[in-house]
Amino acid sequence: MLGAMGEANPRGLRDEKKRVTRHNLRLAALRLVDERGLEGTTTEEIAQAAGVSPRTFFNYFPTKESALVGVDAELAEAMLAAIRERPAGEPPLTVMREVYLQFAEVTAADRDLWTLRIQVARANPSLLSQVFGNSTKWDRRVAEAIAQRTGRDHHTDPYPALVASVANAARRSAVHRWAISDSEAPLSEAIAAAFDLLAAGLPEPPDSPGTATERAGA
Amino acid sequence: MLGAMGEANPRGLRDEKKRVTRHNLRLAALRLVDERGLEGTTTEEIAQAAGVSPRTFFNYFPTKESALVGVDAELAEAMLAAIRERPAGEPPLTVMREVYLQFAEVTAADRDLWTLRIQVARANPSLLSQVFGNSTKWDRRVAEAIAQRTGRDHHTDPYPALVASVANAARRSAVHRWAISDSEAPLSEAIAAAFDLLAAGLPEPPDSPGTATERAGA
DNA sequence: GTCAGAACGTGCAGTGACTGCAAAAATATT
DNA sequence: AATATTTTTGCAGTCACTGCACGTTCTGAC
Repeated sequence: MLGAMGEANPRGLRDEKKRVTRHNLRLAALRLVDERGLEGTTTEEIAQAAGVSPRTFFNYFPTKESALVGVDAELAEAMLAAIRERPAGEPPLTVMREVYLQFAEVTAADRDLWTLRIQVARANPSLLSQVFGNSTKWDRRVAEAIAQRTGRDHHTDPYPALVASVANAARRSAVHRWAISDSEAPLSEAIAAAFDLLAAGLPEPPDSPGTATERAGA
Repeated sequence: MLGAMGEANPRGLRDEKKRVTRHNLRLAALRLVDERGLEGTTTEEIAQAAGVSPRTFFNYFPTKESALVGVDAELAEAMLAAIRERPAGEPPLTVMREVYLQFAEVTAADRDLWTLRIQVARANPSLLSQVFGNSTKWDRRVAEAIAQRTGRDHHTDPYPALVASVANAARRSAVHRWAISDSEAPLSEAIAAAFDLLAAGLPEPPDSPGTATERAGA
């Protein structure tokens, strides 16, 4: 029944089954919503497609949407650790740039799942809001990490929160662009371009540098 | 019954009543949620506190949350118009800075409402996510306005979306800081400081300039 | 291998957000 | 005043989501 199961078995059969069930629910949710839309899919159908009872769905995900666009807690912690481990004295904006560039490849790794996610998210805009809405907590945690790095007090000093929210906005913008783009340009390129503009004070660039379109003249 | 009604009566009694009802629902929702929390307050209670039927609540707001943190459509349109009406050739970041400064005083006008909103949003983090999620649409509209101004195509050019999301993030950060601050410093000051840093490429400032704390030494 | 204990899955009943529909009430128009 | 239009309201219904109790499945010790 659990045929194509990975060889890794970290903490017994029980955890492995949970992992499989979680994955089945995610996949079933994405596929069904991709076909029938968000409103046209009930949690009951998702549960049935994944081979579990309706009640069990909510043992794995708090909301229907979280099965579709839920974030990976481990990844978030890894990013925060990366922020803290950057060389002392490095400018905060550079820190964010480098960390996001570093993790861009991780994000691009399982592009299949991401592609399906993006596809579903594009068809159901409320999901995109959901994704970005969750970023408030993220902004805050990043602000704390930056404050810690720079020896500032994020309760009284507006700078860490500003850098965090602006850097995250820049990254979101780049990821969004990359996700809806047809071109095969790597995510890291879009992120680098965004942070370059940020560091320069957002001057108006000559032309769209992130797309495949090249200027005919110059 | 409609005692303290403003003197403006743009389109008859009907519209005025709707305005009052909408405001009553907003206020009732904020107060009740402030007391009992988001989960501890039902739409039925909100409707009752505002003096309308439960069904009517949903004639005014699509969700319970939107009554708490929903954006004012008129204000949004006014801001977008202001963006378009800035002098041609003005750098986009400057445009955003000036428009947000211009509207800072409007925002600060009903500080009571905003303070209550922030308070409620802080106590119920899921609302913050909601706010952030809704700002996706706003980011997009600003991006379109900037693209229009600069003669760029916001479908292929990442620049307008970047400026929009980053500028909006900076404003949100400033408003948030201002809202939770005890000091009487004007909102416009916080916004101006944030945009100054943005235009300079987010260099690390000497010390917290937005707070009342002054350095003892230098 | 067996047995206790914990963790997990499942059914049941319930709350509450939200919707469509049609009748009643309020308001605008002539 | 009579009529047309808009708004409010009640009603019935769907569905996301929750607590609880019970059965099932795994784990660890003997």
